[in-house]
Amino acid sequence: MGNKTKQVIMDVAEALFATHGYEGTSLRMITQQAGVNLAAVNYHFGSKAALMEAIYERRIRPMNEERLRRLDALEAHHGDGQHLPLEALVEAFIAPALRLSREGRGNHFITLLGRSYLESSPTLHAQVRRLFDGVAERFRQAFARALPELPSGELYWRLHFMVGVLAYCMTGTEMMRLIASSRMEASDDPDELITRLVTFISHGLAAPASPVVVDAPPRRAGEALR
Amino acid sequence: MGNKTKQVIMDVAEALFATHGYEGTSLRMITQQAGVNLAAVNYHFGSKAALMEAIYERRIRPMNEERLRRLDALEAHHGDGQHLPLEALVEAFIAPALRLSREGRGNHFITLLGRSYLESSPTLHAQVRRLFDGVAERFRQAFARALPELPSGELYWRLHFMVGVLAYCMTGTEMMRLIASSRMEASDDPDELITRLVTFISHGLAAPASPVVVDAPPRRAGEALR
DNA sequence: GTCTATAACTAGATAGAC
DNA sequence: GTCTATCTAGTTATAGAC
Repeated sequence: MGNKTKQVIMDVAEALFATHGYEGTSLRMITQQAGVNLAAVNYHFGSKAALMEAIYERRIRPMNEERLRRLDALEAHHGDGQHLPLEALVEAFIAPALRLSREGRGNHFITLLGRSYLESSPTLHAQVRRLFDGVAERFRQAFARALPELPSGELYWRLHFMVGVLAYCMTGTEMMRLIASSRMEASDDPDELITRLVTFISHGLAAPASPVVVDAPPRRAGEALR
Repeated sequence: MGNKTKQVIMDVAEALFATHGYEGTSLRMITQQAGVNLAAVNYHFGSKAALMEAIYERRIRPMNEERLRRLDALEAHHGDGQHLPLEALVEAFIAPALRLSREGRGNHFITLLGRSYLESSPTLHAQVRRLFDGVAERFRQAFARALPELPSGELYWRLHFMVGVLAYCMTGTEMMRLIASSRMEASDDPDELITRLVTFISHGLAAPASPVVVDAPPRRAGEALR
């Protein structure tokens, strides 16, 4: 029954690490809530740190595999040296991530992932980064093809901005209630969020590269910005 | 010398909390690095938790005061019932935050703030939220005036997206190196980042409200999205 | 206000019976 | 594989001398 014990330990630890942080979660909390013995974590994973690693790998790898599948499909459908449709590209990048964050068990992990960006542990950081490296480069090249007129320095920053909104939306709940407290339309539909996000990000990515005039006249929504 | 001791404790604790997290930072680490006695934290602040509270208040209040000063100036310069220029409004919201994150001592605090969004402590969360409530409502109304054609439900989401990019850019360094590793143009100029961000966010905010066509033909950067 | 000393407790890890 | 018992080392907080 070793495999099942590993499973339940990872499930419980994922939720606890997300809620209380790595340092704030004790092996005693984990093993108690998982209904296993205190020594089980060290037996199955070797240490508390190795348990953390296993948790990251379990979620991130499938997410990035889906991103690459979608990108492959896009590139197969459009010519090889040709432009790619921007909105579809954005969606290929963000949809697997957002769906992970709304999945049954995955929503705890997203908080954990957001937390990991702020941790200083070099070990953890290196491991998380390694899990993203291949996907990042493939998508960077694809976006460069979708926005051929944009200087690469500008594209670089805007892709960061895209990752930023995405990361924020993935962490979800708590953070998103800060700015406009009571106006939330209770919509748990991930597809609706994806549509809104694709619109926002695509228009941000496709903005002209030149600096913006700060004192512009009022404009209507949908009107192109100069 | 009580005031100076409080000061140095807060400075050191801010950096340590940001780097190692609240639970990951011990009073021993703080007092050792601050060159004060172990008992000093409990004497001056009452507890570890109260020290944390004091650290938040010290940074957030001035930042939001500056946001409101800028908004007041904008509203004074433009008519009361009239539209506000979108880019200037975005800048009024993000510039004080980004400048705080690049200030001498402030850059540690930003990581700490980002971390707090992921913490589950209801006490801390309530306190942080209270510090933002007034600013949030004032800006929400201002953005509604700047984008009068945008349905309020759509505006709500896009303001969240804005906060998301901002929060991400404030946490800075670590997170931003994930997607495009070696292409970073080493630019520590906050004004340049602000300009780029204002462009990205303004175009995202001003996008048409209708859903996006996913399979669109390629476009040039700067061309309006349909 | 600042210090030392210590109380009261919890942490991760492991040895060894079953 | 799973258990109990325990080790070592860390934590917050406080009492009381100066």
